[in-house]
Amino acid sequence: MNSSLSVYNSLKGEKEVFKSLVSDHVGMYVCGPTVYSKVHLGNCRTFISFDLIYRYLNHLGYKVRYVRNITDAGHLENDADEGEDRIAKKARLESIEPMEVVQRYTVDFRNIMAKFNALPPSIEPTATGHIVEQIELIKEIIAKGYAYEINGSVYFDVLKFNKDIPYGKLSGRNIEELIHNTRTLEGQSDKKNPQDFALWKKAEPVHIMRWPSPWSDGFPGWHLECTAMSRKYLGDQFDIHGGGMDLKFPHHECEIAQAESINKIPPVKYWLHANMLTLNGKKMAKSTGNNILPEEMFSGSNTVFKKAFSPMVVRFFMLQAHYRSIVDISETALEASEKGFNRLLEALQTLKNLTPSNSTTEFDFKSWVARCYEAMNDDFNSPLLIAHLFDAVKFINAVANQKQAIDANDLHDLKNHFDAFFYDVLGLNSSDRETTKDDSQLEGTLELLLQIRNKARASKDFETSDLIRNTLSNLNIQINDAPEGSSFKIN
RNA sequence: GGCAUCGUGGCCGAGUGGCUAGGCAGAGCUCUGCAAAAGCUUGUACAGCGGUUCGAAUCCGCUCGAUGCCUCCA
Repeated sequence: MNSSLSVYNSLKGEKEVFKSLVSDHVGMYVCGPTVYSKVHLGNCRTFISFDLIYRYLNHLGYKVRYVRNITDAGHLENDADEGEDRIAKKARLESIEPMEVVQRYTVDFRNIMAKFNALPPSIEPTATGHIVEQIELIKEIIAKGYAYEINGSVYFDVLKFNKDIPYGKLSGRNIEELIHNTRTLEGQSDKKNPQDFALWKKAEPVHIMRWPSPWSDGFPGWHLECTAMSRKYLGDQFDIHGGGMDLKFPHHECEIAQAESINKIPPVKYWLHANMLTLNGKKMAKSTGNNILPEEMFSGSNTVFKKAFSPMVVRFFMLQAHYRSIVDISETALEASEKGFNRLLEALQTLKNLTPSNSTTEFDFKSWVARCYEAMNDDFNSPLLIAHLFDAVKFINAVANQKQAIDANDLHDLKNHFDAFFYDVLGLNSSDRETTKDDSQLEGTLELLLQIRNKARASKDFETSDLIRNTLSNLNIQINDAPEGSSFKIN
């Protein structure tokens, strides 16, 4: 593992050399979705970012245990610890079982992530599957004196915890500030302080999602599941914890408090946060209509963009920005990425058919590979890696045009590295194209049209040849006349 | 109001003290019956003001602006 990987640790606010707790192994936990509705594009960006990270760690040779949870209970719709459970609300609105809601949107989530070519995590645990572990965790926290029970609910005592261990390390907040800035809300009278958060909530009679516990029939607090499941599968201390930037506070802060209240040691070595996606310069939100679902992008049936964009183009677009910067999605930006991505795909094809020479000219292959790794080792700088891939594209095209040459060894290496970066690390593929190439009837018909057109061209009947070309062009089938013959491309 | 991140050429987007980012668009060229496609060539930017420095897009301060969080959210 000859890597000098550095990662930006949100906990310290700077890049650090990555060194796993157990050599050659990495434990990584990422907060997954709450499956109460279809996953939106912003969610996807976070998971694509961590897919890149997962893929690169794998590529470096680490044995990675990647845990990403499914939140299927305990996530309330508003206010700190009040309001209806999101899943239960959806179930009520649609008159179905809560677990039907969970099933429906878990399947949707997995389908969409598969379309984005995101690898499934090693373990995908659910909150409802770990009620026992969560109850045990609460007992431990109570035993340590950092939680209290009132009326069947259990709350984490933030002020008491803060006296022993500072609270707010990750988000850069201090407790006084929080006290001043926290609004007093109706219905929070059970808590000693508004900053306290629920570990267990007693279920109201109407609440259908409920489990027995020593305190009441109820349900676990939202922050608890991640601590319970990360501990169970990754241990008291693990390497990487990821999630969206918006989870930094309060969710991740609460996770730290829960874990430290028991162990007194930081549960996570490196906190990584993926930044937000904005749409046409504004935050994505259902309430304002500034929102788009992945499937609407793929099909083109949406009011935001005029055309459809394939999952791979969207993925490529996202990877062209660093995971820690805000990326704004717009039609012009997507179109630019689409063209760039196609150029990469063309070059991949060209590379396959390249013939080696006796020597390599003007391309320092070794330094190119080194630069690619340098980019990824610098906090997963995928945009820079992509820029380097385009450098290679230029060289590949020059070889194809016989302006440069490459020897057999270098060609072999170039192919291997290009493929590794493109397919394995960036997680891209050319599936968009291959799907259109299965229709042999269409292909045969088009071949015939090409033959007729070439005949017309040979006899200088350009009226006929242009008629064929223009008609096909209107059908989004493009004819390319090259010196070695004509061909078509279905767009 | 508080905290955080950021403000790069027509657009997107890397780059943290001196050295080419890259992609898209535009322009020119090659190829072509003409096109398209493809390929090649081409850009000199860093919000504003002040400071540190031999030297700043890069460090510091202020101003303006954006986005996120502070209340559920990836």
